[in-house]
Amino acid sequence: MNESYRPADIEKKWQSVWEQNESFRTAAADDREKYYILEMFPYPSGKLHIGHVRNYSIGDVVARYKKMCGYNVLHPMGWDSFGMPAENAAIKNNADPRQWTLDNIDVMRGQLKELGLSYDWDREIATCLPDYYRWTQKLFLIMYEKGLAYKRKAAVNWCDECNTVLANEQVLDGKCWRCDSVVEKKALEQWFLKITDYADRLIDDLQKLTGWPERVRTMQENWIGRSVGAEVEFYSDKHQEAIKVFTTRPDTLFGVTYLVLAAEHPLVERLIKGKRNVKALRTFINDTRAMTEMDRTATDTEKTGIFTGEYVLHPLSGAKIPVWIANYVLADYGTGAVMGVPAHDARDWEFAKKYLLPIQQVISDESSALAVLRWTGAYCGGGELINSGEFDGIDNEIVKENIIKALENIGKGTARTNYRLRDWLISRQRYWGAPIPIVYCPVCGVVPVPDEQLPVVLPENVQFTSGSVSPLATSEQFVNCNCPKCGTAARREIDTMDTFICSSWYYLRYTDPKNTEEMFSRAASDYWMPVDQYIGGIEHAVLHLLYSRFIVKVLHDCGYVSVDEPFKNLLTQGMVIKDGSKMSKSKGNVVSPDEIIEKFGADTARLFILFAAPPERDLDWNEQGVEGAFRFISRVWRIAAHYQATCIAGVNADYDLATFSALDKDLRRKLHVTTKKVTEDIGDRFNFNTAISAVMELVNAIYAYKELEEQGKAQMPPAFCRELFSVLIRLLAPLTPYFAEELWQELISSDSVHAVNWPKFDASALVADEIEIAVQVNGKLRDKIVVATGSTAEQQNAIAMQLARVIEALAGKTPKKVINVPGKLINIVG
RNA sequence: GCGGGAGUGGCGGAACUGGCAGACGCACUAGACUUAGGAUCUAGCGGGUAACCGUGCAGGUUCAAUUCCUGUCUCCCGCACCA
Repeated sequence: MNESYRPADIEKKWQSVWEQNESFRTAAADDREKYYILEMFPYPSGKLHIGHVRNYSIGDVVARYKKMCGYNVLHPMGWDSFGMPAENAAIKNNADPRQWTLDNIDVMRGQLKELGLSYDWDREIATCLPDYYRWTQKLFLIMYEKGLAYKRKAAVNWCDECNTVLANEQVLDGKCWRCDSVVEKKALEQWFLKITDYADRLIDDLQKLTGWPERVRTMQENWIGRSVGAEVEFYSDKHQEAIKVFTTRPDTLFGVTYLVLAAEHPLVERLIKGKRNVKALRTFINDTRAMTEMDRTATDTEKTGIFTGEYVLHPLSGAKIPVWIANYVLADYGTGAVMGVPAHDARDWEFAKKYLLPIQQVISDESSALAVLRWTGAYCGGGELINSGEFDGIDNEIVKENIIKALENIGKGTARTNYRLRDWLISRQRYWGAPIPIVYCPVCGVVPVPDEQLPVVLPENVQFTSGSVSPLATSEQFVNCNCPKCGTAARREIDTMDTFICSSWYYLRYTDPKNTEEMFSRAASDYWMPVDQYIGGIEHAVLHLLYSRFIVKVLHDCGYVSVDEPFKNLLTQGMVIKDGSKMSKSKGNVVSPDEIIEKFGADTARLFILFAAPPERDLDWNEQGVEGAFRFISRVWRIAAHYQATCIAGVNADYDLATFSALDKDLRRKLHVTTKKVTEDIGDRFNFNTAISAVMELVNAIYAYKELEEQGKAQMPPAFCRELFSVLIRLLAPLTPYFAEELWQELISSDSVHAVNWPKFDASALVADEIEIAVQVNGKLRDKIVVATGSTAEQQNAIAMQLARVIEALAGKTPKKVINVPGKLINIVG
């Protein structure tokens, strides 16, 4: 073998060998335990980003490790290939979005192959191809038939830059998730998916996901935002219609001193009609509506309001309650109206103080009855009720139910749960997406496209105008069709689906990617699902991961899959940082994977990424660290080359431990200790950084042994040499696959290292003849002793007591007690 | 404001169930080899002359605390006038 490590030749060679041998083709279902490992598939933007490299390197280590451990592994890859960039390229450079996308896929597939990732390319999918989106359309129809897809006019998020509407989840800080421009509200008729029907299950089942990071579960819980409370109706003497409010604090009902409506509340127009100050009212309403969403919902925006001149009656006490309109009430949460309880709500307190509204305390804070006059803010804690008629004296938590019951008895209220989660707006006024399979017939109305007419194929002859209407509208051949029911001339839906629908079920398609009859077979999905380990970025915590959970629950309810959660374990890998900030084109700190591979090889790139930080933490990219990884691989190469002959001499040989010197035994123990450590770090903890450091220690130990050999103090037994390298190479196989394969061929066997078993460690080989024990006096380290492994605590303690440093530290005192932690330390307490 | 996570050498990080703090690597220093070294191998490398002191800070529990408890500060992330 070569004197020095030259990755370029090695990596190209094995890449083509693996490809020819179809080394990573998924096996059919067999009696091995299955393991489905998945990394979030990329959008084919054109080039692999270093963040992708990190994501896929982590997944590949696990996939290769599990395969060596004897699992039947599914490790697929594909393309989330519908989306705006392709369309923007079309508008800008007159490119064909389809060709642009497919070209990018070709480039990126090549890059993934260069990285040596063990994907089953036979299962590759691309969401933009008809044989995939046909089934995305089917998914839509399943939802439609179940009543979970509906069209309605609503105030929706509109991104003027992207010329399309957005789901709530795609608006971050009032800005578009993709282009960062400010999102406006527009009243449009759009398709929605009823994810709110699943709100409770999506929250409750989070408890099952014990293999998910706490962080992600909490984020989803917050996003769904369940609040339990009551809806209360306030009637006036004049009108029959009540004003409904939602509250989580029905216990404070007797503390209501006013009611507030959002400026958009449907009753507002009627309430202000004919009022003396109608001009002022209308000005206020218009001004409030004109405020941007951002300004209105900022916590520090000053609360403003105006009295309508109208009153309602308290449902239980009958008191006259003034009705106000204010800027701090959200129109689209709850009922768009709230009850004002200034004594026990910070916002109401602020509002009441400003407009001199009465403050009525109804929950005792255990101070005197008049103390409320001296309060500087609302009391939001618990306590017994006061000033609440028959409910006085009852604990506020307990009384909630009593008050709801009292309201129910007189028909003026009911228990109610509200969610922050909104239905998923899925229409997009864009071209490069899956067409919504719906036809509008003048006779039959809304008609779903029948299964046998799927896919509804994207037209190619469209105009990429930058208007607010979908480009599909410009294709007459597409738009004009006949009603599938009655044959009358009809028009197709022109919007496409949010690409997050495409990506919400792709992991199911991988289980049966070539099925032309159904989305996937029940047998295939039952065998492979759930995904055992999912790996991806935290940015999808409430987007893709929530949508996917929703879709699986729907498919479960409709009998398509057995599981009701898609991803058993989730690993959210950290970002790649350079010079203190996330790598991005705008910052100019992007490192191209191609350059790294060209300079050092894929194995070095992978090793550095895995070594520099634990997977969940952000990773600081630094060139010197990359060189360090390269240096380590080269170091292994040289020591392997040095021992190649000895190793080969050890074929078919056996060794007798009795003939081993203490140095031989030490090295053998190190080998087994390392095997144990690497097995646990990769298999149980996903701590690749410590797995690698353990291998580095082993390699250092081999170098130290070699040094002793050169001094004539040791001689490597050939059979052991073979065991040593056979194990070392296998430990490296998941981490640096090309390098390990090359060394395996040179030193061990012509079979692939990736098809052999993961090494096992021998528990008896872990035990040393002698162990070192730390000796403390009063918890402070004073000395260390080396004792025989089998020695008793008494023997060890006796030795420790004789140590000069111990005697000195004790200064003549008799120890009160001696604590002996087996095999670790002795603490002498004086 | 609410929720989640994190603070350890010059740097990335390790210490998994309370048991020798700083593994492993980077950077740095010295030596060897060498015409040469930005290659390689070897050794050193938290602070302090030392006793000792050191895991954000202040307490506590314990024979023993990076680890457990109480309080507190800082940073990152998510949600945020959600009634």
